[in-house]
Amino acid sequence: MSKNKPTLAPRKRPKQARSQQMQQDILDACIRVLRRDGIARLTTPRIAEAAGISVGSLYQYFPNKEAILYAIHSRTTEIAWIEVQRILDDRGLEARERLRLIARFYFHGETEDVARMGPAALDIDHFVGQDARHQELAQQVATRFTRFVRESLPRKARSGDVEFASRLVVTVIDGVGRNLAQQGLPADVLDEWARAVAKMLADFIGLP
Amino acid sequence: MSKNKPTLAPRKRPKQARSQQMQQDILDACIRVLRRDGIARLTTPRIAEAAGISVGSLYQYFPNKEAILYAIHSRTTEIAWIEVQRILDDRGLEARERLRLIARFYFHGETEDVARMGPAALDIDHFVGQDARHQELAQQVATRFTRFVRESLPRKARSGDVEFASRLVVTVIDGVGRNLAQQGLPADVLDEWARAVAKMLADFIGLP
Amino acid sequence: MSKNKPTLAPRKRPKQARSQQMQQDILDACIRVLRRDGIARLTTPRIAEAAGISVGSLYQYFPNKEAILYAIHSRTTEIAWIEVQRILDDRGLEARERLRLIARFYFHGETEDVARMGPAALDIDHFVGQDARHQELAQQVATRFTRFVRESLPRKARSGDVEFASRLVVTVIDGVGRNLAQQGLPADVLDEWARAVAKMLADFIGLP
Amino acid sequence: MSKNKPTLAPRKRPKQARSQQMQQDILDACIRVLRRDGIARLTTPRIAEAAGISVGSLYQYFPNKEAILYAIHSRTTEIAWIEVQRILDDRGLEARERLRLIARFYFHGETEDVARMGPAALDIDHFVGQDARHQELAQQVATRFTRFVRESLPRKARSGDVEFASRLVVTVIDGVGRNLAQQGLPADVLDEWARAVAKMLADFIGLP
DNA sequence: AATGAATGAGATTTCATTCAT
DNA sequence: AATGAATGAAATCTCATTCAT
Repeated sequence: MSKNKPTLAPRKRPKQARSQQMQQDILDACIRVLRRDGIARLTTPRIAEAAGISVGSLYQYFPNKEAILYAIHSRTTEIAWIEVQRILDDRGLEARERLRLIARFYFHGETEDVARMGPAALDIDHFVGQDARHQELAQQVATRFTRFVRESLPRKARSGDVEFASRLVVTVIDGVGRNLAQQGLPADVLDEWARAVAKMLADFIGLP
Repeated sequence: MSKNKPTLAPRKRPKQARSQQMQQDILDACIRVLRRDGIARLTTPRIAEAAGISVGSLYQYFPNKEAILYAIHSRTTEIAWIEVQRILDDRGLEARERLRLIARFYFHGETEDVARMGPAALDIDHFVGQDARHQELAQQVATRFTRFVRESLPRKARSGDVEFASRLVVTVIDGVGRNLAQQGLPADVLDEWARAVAKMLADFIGLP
Repeated sequence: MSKNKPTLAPRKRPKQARSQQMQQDILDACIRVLRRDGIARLTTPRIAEAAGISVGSLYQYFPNKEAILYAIHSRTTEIAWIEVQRILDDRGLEARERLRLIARFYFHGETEDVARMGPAALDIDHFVGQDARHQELAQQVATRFTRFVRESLPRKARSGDVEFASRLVVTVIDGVGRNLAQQGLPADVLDEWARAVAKMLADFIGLP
Repeated sequence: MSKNKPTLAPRKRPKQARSQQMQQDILDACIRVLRRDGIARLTTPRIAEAAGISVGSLYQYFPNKEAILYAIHSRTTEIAWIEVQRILDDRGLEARERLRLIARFYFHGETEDVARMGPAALDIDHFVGQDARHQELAQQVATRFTRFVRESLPRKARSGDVEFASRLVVTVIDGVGRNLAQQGLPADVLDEWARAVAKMLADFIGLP
C-alpha cells in the first residue's frame, strides 16, 4: 500500500500524558471504524471523526494511516507475547498444562480481538504481515518455544525433532486460533478446543 | 469497496467458448497484476491492459472488481474441493493415507497459489471471506468430512465426538496450510508436514 | 519542490490529434490561471476548471502539476530558440543587424509570453530553473553564439575573448529581456531597447 | 498565498533591543530553512523551530509568512541600496570607476545572497516582486541614477537621453547580476564581469 | 461488441493560523 | 509573553465505472 515505505513510528510525544492518551484514543477510534465499516472504508477522516478530533490532529500523532494499523497490531501482539512468556516461564505447572493455557489464552485472545475489531483483526494481521519487527518477534517466539519443548521432553530427543516439534506447536496453535476466531465461538467451546489441541500436540510430540 | 453489495456473479452466462476463454484470460491477467503490483495497485484498467483488452470490455465480463477476485477464489477453491473429494472417495486407500494425501494436496495447493499469486492469494481469501457461497461450500466440506470420519472410525464412536473430530481435522489442516503457505517451503518439506499433521490428527481422533 | 522527482513528461498520446489538442488546451488554461491568480493559487482543480475538463482528465494528460509548467516552458523556449537560430543563420544580414533582430525578438517574445502569462512567465522560468533539459539547451545556446561571434569578428580575436564576448552577449540580452518583461512596455519602446542594447554590445565586442 | 493582501509590516514596533534581535533571529532562521528545505518546504512551524521559538511567538513578530520573506528582502535590499548610494555619492572617484564599483558590489552581493540562501534568494526576489514598497525603492533608484548620469555626462545631453541612459545602466547591471548569481562564479571572475559591463555601459552612454 | 477518454467522488496529507493554557 | 496542540480548508492525486463513438 505504501510506495516509499514511510515511517511507521508514531509521531510525537508532546506533553507525554495527554499525548499517550490521545494516541490510545485514536487507536480505539480506528478499531471502532474498522468494525463498523470494514477496512476498505477505513479512512483517516473517519478515524478522526470517531476519535472526536480533526484530521490535522490525527496527523500530529501518526504520520500516516498505516502507522495506526501498525500501532494497533503492536499493542495487541506485544501484550499477548508477554502473557505467553509468563505462562511458559511458570515452572510450577506441567508442560501439558502450560500448553493448554497458552492455547486457551491465544484462542480467547484472537477471538476477543476479532470480537472487538471484527474480522478486521485479521485484516490488520494480514496488513502488517511481513513487516520487519513482526519477523523479529516471530523469531523470538520460535526460539522460546524450542527451549520450552527441549526442556519438557525426556532426555534423548534429537535436536531436529525438537525444532520440528516446536514449530508444529506454534503453527498449529496459531493456525487453529485464527480459524476459530472467524467463527466467534463462546468461551467454553474455546476452552474445549484448547484442551483438545493441547492434548493432541502433547501426545504427538511426546510430552510426558 | 462496494457500497451496495452488487452482484458478484460474472456478467454473461458464457454460452460461447470465446466468452469463457475471455473470462479465464481476465482472471489470469488479474493474478499477474496481483503478483506484480500487489493488491493496493490492482486496478481495473491495469487488469484490462494485462489481459490485452479495454476496461470497457472487462466490464462486460465482470460487473465490478470484486467479482474478479471472487471468481479467482471460486475457481481455485472449487477445483481444490473436487480433488479433495476424489481422495476422500477413494475407498481403496486407508483412512490415514487419505488424510495424508489431503493434507499434502492442500499444503501444496495453498503454497502453489501463493507461489502463483504471491501473498495476494491470502489477500483474496481474506477478501472473499464471509461471502455466502463460501459459507455454503464450508458447510459441504464439514458434512463430507464428518461422513469420512464416521465411516473410518471403529463403530461405537459418539456422534458428538465424530462431529468435533471432523471439525478438528478440517480446522487444523486449513490453519496449518495457510500458515505454511506464507513461508514458501519446498515440496519435500511440505510432504513432511503433511505426514506429521496427518499422523497427529489420525492418532488423536483414533483412526485405525 | 517535488520530493521524488517524478516524471515530467506528458502522460499519453491517445488518438494523437485529439490528445495533442487537449494538451495544448490544458497548457493554455494553465497560463490563464497563472495570469489571473498567480502561481501560489495555481492548483490542478483550477487548471482543470479553466480548461473545461475534470481533474481526472487533466491527470490523464500530465502526471503532475510540475509537468504542466515544464511543458509550457519547453513549448515557449524551444520555439524561441528555433527562431533565434534562424536569425543567426541568416548570412544575408550583417552581424550587427542579426544581433538587433535577436534582441528585438527576444524582448518582444519574452514580453508576449509575459503578456500572455503575466509575470507568471518568470514564475515558470524560475520554477523550471535548473532542470537538466534546460541546462542542455543553455549549452547549445552558448556554443551557437560563440560560433556567431567568432565568425563575425575580424580575424585575430583571441579564443578567450571570443568566449567571453559571446557570453556577455547572451547574458546581457537575457538579463535585460527578463527585466523589461516585468515592465510591460509597448512594442516601439522595446524596439528602441533592442537597438540600443544590440549597438552597445556590438560596439563593445568590436563587431564591424 | 495570502488572500486578502494583509499587512506585510512586522508586527511590533520594536522598541526593545530584545524584540529587534528576535526579528533578526527569525529572518536568519528563515534563510536557513530556505537553504535546507527549499521554498516549497518553508513552513512557519519549521521557521519557528529553527529559530528556537514556538509558532505562536513567531506570529507575535510577523503577521504572516509573507511578511518574513518580505522582511528578508527588505533587509538585503536596503542595506545594498545604502552602499550603492555611498558609492554614487563619492565624488572623489571618477564616474566610470563608481560604475565599476557598483557593478562589482551588486554582482558580488547577488552572488553572495544566492550563496547564503540558495536559489531561494531568487525565489524571494521574485516573490516580493511587484510589491509597493519595492516599487517605491525602484523609483528612488531610478531618480538617483538619473542624477548620477546627468552630472557625469558632458553638458549638452538631452534630458530624454539621460533618462534612457540611466535606465539602461540600472537594467543591465541588474539583469546581468541576477544572471551571474545563478552561476555561482568566483570573486575574481565576477570582478572581470563588473569591469567589462561597467566599461561597456560607460562607453555606450558616453561617460568621459 | 469493443474501445478508452472522461468523470468526479473521495483518499491522503499539509500547513497557516489561532487560542486556551 | 510564550507555548504548541488543535484546526480544517485546501492541495494533490487515484481509480471504479460509464458512455459516446
